[in-house]
Amino acid sequence: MLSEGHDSARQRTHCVACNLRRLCLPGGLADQDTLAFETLVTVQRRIGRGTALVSAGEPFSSVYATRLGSFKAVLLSESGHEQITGFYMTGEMIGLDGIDTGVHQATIVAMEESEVCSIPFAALQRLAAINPHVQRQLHRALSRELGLYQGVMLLLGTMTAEQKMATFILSLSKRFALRGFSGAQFSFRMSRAEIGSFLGITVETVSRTLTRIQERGLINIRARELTILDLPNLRKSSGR
Amino acid sequence: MLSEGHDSARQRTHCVACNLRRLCLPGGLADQDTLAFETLVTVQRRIGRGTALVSAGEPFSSVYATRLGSFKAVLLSESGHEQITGFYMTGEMIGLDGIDTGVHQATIVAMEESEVCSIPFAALQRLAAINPHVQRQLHRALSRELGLYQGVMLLLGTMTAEQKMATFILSLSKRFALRGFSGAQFSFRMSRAEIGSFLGITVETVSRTLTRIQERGLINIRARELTILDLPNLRKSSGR
DNA sequence: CGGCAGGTTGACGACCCTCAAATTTTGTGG
DNA sequence: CCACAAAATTTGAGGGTCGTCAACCTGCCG
Repeated sequence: MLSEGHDSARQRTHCVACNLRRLCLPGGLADQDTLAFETLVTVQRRIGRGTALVSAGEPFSSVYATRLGSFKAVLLSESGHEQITGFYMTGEMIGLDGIDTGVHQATIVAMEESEVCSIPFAALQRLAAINPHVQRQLHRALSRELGLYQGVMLLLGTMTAEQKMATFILSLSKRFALRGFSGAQFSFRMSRAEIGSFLGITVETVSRTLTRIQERGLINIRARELTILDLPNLRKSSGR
Repeated sequence: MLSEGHDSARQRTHCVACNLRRLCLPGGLADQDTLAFETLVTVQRRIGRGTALVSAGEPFSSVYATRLGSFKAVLLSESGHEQITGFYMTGEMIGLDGIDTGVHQATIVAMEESEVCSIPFAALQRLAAINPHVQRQLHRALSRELGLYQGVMLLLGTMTAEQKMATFILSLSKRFALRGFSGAQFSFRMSRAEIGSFLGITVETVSRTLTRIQERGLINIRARELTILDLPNLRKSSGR
């Protein structure tokens, strides 16, 4: 009996010990509640770069927590134009939009080698019914997504390309910092085209805007490595 | 004992008998569940035209169902620019965005003499915990709002002014039809400026776009009275 | 080393914003 | 019910931002 937990074939989730816990659905829960929650998460899935975790139109049955890597949510308009509605980093919840219709609205694609915890929604609802703290966390997660979307609407509806870009960089910075990485220097995963799709501008405008912000000395960017050089003025550029 | 229910001073809500029921939170619930839900709704508020139902920054305690009239949700960016994130017609739920932070994110203003049913959120959560059908409806309402916002993101991010306008008209049409009004001819409540704010374009562009669509014979519009003349081509103009 | 996706840069034009003024509609008090 | 003021809407002219098209550059991988 020398097992030290290296049994990777049947690796079970242990939310209590997970370093993403405070960012994830069990965030803020007492250990006792977290242990109850943990029983829901029986499946972890690895998703290869460029592979879909869920596809638009698929029946909805689970929500997912990003455990490793990152994802993008893509919406396809009826005219064939596609728009990225969000990027998801570790600890962030995915797939909440399928609850209403029972069908996933967006296609969710891994932007790198990634891993998620599957949380069967029916079971989550049952647990939420008997555990008010879990219920509260679920409602907060849903509401948080609403708040995020509102922010994006503000961005898409009222900002210039440069304000959008600055806002996007600051958002990335904040999220990296929340995860214990540097908020001043990080390497992001999305292509220029993906950034453009998310911000509602073209690739060319993304490129030009980044160049302009760099020439003004606010950032340094090379490929997908970004350093923030002048945070105060970057904030100003974002429109505040 | 001649009472026929005209006791307007203490008019209690009766969701079971409400003609908006199928559009509202208790939509799809059995009579028994609806009666349970009904006990939550003890307060109805009248909101005068231009008056705020809730203001951004206020503590969150209730969600609201539009019983009469219509509302707009306004978000103020840090630069002072404001954007309307949604319009709400009868039966639609308001205020869900405050759950996460406990503070309302948007200011919600009545666009005409309106009335809402207040639903204390803590009580709603308690009922949802013991009644799976109510729980399901709550989750669906939250998720539906997510889906709506995704649609708006698609609109703001990828469409031209004319596509936005056509999409907006079709959305209004559908919602009026759902409420038993004509989808082909209706009078909307929002100003050109409000439409523009929602669609991410200026008042002038709204006006010009409407004129252009009218000149092409797709609609007839006078003040805030709109008639759809050529639905198929209006659909095409919306980008599908 | 060659091919290819991803990224940058340039020229040009369209769409939409800004500013300005005319016109219509709405609201209010007499 | 009318008159007037205020607000909302329309229309016009001009300019700027960003999209389109095209060429070129860079890094990566077989």
